[in-house]
Amino acid sequence: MSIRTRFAPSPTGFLHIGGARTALFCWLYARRHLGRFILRIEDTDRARSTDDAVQAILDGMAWLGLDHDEGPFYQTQRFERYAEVRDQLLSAGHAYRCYCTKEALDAMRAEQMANKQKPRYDGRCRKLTEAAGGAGGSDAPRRDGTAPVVRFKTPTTGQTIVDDAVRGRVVFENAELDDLIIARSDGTPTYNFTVVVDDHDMQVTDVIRGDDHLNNTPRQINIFKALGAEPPRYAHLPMILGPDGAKLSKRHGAVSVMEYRNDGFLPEALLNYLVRLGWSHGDQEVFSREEMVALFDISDVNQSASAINPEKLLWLNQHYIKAADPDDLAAELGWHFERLGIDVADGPALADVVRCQQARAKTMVEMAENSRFFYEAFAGYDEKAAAKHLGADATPVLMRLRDALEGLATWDVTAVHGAVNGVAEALELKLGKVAQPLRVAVAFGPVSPPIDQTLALLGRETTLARIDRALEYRDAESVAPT
RNA sequence: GCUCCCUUCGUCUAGCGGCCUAGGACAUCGCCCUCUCACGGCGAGAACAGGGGUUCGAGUCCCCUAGGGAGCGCCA
Repeated sequence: MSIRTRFAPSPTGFLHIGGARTALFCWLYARRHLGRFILRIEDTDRARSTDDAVQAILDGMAWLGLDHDEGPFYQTQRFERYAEVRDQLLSAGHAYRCYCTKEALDAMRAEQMANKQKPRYDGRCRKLTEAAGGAGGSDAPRRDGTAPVVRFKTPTTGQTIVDDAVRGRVVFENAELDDLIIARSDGTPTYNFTVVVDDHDMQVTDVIRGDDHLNNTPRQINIFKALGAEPPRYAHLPMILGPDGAKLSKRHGAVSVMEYRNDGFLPEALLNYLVRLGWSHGDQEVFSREEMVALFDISDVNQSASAINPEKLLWLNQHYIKAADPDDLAAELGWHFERLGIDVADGPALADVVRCQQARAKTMVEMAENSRFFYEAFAGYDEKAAAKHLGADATPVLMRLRDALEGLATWDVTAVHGAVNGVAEALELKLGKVAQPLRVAVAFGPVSPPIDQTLALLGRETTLARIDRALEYRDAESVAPT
């Protein structure tokens, strides 16, 4: 049978980084084995599920390029099917109705806790129905007037074995498990039940999910068995922690995938970072999408939780920025400029800006911020830079530069380079003494791409205007008493 | 409390009994390159949680301890 995996998020928030990693591994495994990748939305908790969250999950996966072959399937649209299987279990004697009230259950749990026991359902209604002939009880209302819930009859003896693809063999004593609720008193199905029905109906061969589900697995396997079905293979992935080793949360900064785009990350960088969290292929650090697919092996997934390392993500992002096609990056840079409210219509071509900034930005946000001087004049100079480079001795340098640049026959990198170096030689100054004042004059701060490239992109008109402006600033400064 | 899982540099990890004087990457710190900022190049420091076994030999296998995590819902 060909491989079928699924990613089954519940739409209660955004697609967060841990979910994205799970989705990636499921996707990788399916692609690697030429199988199918199914997307299933687990929205049975209607109070907490939202359409916005569904959209956020779809957007996040699309941005990362994790395309699904089937779905999205919505559990809320399958209630009839769950009811059907529930009844099947009921009539086969694998499930029974439970008339215990919430209060009674709470009291039972409290008592068990007080006795230092594991809180679990003691099966009192199971004994009831078994004594009555095992019919599973009727739908008669309970003492509190509500309908009964339906519980699954978990085997009371023996063991359930999970042969996990990453954890190895994990053995659970059935006696440790209790009779879980598969249908609530309002008739809606619960998680452990819907998962089994869906994984079965959708013919999922490999369940790859977070290891917070490892403890649920024996319950699910038992339901599979009661249904007379073969359980899928399981692979439980280690958790992803925040940089400080604590559980990942909002206070760790970006947790939602789309926030990473806003912060200037490239999807290939995030994907590459994520694939190396809990998985490795020898010493290799950089993987293209194709390489990941070709090399991914579930048995290379490791078993311990890993902490997110923002610096390494940044490094990968810079790596992918450096390696990217300038024309592709131009579009992304344009998107970020738009977010910053900067109009790029009158400035240099975005792809040209990308070419000279690629090696000097760790994120696209940083690139946009360091490039805004190409498109808009700032209100003032960087204070420290102006004090250092636009002092009294800058005036003759700037005037000389202005003349040389104005007289240039052509305006390109080579010509500008010659002019600037010519001024430095004529004044017997080191290049830095000439380039820095010029840089502050045109870029308003101490940092820019190489000065010749910067001027070439800026154009003669803007360059000369900004030099004039710096000269005026100098005049004003020299009048003002210090 | 009970059940289950985990434990190699600060972090991500390689290691599947001898190749380990424990390798790589990020970060950090030096040096070089240099018109700024970067890129790049070279180099340095930095780890097998602890204790018992098994074995000629253990980071690698077993047990215990400690520490961390997850689950124990009419949440998923």
